[in-house]
Amino acid sequence: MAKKISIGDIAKALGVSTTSVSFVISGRAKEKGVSAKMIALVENYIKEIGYKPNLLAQSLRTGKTMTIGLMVEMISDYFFSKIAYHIEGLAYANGYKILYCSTDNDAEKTAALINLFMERKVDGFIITPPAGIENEVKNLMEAGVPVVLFDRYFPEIDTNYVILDNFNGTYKAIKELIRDGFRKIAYIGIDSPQTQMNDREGGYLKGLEENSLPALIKRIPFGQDSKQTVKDIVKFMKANKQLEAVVFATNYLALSGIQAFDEAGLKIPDDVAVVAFDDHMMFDLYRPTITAIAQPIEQLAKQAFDVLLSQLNDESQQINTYKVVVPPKFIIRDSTEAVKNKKVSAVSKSES
Amino acid sequence: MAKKISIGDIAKALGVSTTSVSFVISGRAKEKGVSAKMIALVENYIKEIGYKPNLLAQSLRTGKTMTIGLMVEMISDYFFSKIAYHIEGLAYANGYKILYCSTDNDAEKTAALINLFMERKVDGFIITPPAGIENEVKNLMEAGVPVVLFDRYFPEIDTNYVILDNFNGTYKAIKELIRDGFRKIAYIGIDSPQTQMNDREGGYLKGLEENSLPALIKRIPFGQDSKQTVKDIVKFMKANKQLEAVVFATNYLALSGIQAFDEAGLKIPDDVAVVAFDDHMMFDLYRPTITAIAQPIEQLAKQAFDVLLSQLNDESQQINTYKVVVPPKFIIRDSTEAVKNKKVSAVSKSES
DNA sequence: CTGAAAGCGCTTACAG
DNA sequence: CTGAAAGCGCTTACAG
Repeated sequence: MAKKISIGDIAKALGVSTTSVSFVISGRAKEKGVSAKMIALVENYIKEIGYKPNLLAQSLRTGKTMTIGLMVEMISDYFFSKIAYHIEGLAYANGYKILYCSTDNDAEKTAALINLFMERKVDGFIITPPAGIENEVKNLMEAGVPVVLFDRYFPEIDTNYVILDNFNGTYKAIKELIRDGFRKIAYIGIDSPQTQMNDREGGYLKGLEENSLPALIKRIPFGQDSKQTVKDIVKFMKANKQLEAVVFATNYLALSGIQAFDEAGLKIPDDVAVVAFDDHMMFDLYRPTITAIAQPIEQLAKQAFDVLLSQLNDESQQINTYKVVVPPKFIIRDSTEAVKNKKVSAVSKSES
Repeated sequence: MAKKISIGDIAKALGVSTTSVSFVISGRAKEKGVSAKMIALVENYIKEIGYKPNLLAQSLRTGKTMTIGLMVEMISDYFFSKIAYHIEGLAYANGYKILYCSTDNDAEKTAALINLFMERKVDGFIITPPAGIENEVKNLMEAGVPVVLFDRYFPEIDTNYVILDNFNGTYKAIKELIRDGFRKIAYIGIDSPQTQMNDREGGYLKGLEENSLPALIKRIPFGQDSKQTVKDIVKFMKANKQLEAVVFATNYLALSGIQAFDEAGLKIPDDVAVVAFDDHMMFDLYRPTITAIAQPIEQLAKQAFDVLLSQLNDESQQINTYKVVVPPKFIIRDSTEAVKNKKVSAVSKSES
């Protein structure tokens, strides 16, 4: 294994130049006009001794490392670990390796990691950016490094990004709930300035506004311990007994919500209907099953990678930015079903 | 950002040698006897222009990349994504980056990936090996590349490994079940030759044997679609109505089992008690909550990384292998509680 | 069609 | 205490 044979050794052994050897190794021998004899000679020898080029030396020379930096919010997260799995598959299939890290949604940490990855000379980045790294992203772009933002983006910067249509996700969910007869619909979100959270909240608000229904929003601090979140939600529900449905901004929030409802003695969906943003294996297993606004994970991963790849392969210096907004999938399950009739009648009374 | 300043440029600008510059950059200036004046001179200049060494060139020279190859079975898996998160934290804290990939438990794919990572000159490996890559692991070790096997290992090779004490995990769970009065205990496992599966099955068998109780094992093909697994389990339960408890070899198997029991109209734990190997968020949320033999994830990750690090730092050529077996944590929840008395009486009748 | 040589940016004997 | 120079293993003008 790896006897440290270099191109020079091969050239010497064969009595030819390193140039010729290099050309046949890179596969550009023909176009460079290397004779068929020499190609065969070198190819055979290489196969015989099992020569493997030193990628480090190659990279030092060419400036390309065939590595992409994948920065997710947290690799252990349900959504991001699945995204990572699909991006990994695409990357390897295209000859790229992945250097990964979790940002923990921490701007300072992320900035440091971007530098680290740059020092490693990654060829491009896929980043789920925390708030506060606008400048780093700008710098990357100015330096001509391909970057695609993922899951959320910075509206004020003209970047590539691949995101879910978060706004329409909640908006359509709300419309669906209203059609089903729900009127008192709360939204439990995350206290975060990020686009995906804003958009989800925005869709909720618009859906209610259009129907002249009152909105009620509870925001949970980002990164809060789930036990505390459960407590917060219990309190919130007790203070708002009129609620008929709750839309959660994330799957883990919904998971806490389910626990909270259990503790508060609220039955789903009889006492309160539930919709979660972002699907989760759990939602299919829990009884009742939980309705979700799902992110098409494979599609999102593929789009993100494809955009990055197109930039990686773009020889022209002109930088076109791609903005991809993928539609969500509304998966209706039991947590919003059933008691429609009861709700409708009860509501229409109090509403009229 | 990155104006391509080299050590040579600095040396020229300052009118000193590259040697001196290199020594102060590497922090070994003092021990090399560089004068304090020159150190200050160089350090200030470096800070001023924001020089960053080219890691690629460094690596080419030194042969070290400060990168470790992390090969998990599947990054999207609950257990492995959490392991990856912790290993990532430890790696970055120690100046290492992570190149990762999923093996999909495919020997051929894994062998190819090991080569890829070797070409990338990773400094060491953490691998959850699929069956069939014994030779690749052996080669790595012979080439002096630090490797630690994780989650499972090859008993016939003298390697570093960090695993859970799988045998005692099921063994003690069985003893606990028996103490609680359960007698007819089945095991639903994976049809796999891997050590972790063998050991789990072995612990189950020993636990029953010691108490002269009959064993009943059902093996599910590895990688089988979960819908099919649910079907298989339903069938198995219908064919074995006498069963009082089932131990599942993995968390995803237990998840399928829960669905199967639901479909088969079996109530947990009244009709059948459930123990899952490997904890899952789900087990705390599902009602009833599910008893689990938990892997201390953070501890496992830390052990694996520490063993690798010790090998990475080991200057001496002598290769000592570390074998770490971490004890599991038995988390008793509702799926094995409650009906003890009923069971005990019913059982003792039929048993005697 | 083929080869000698410079250079990517480092590190480190070796000489002074 | 400091510097000139070789070399890690490649790629690629440039000359013949």
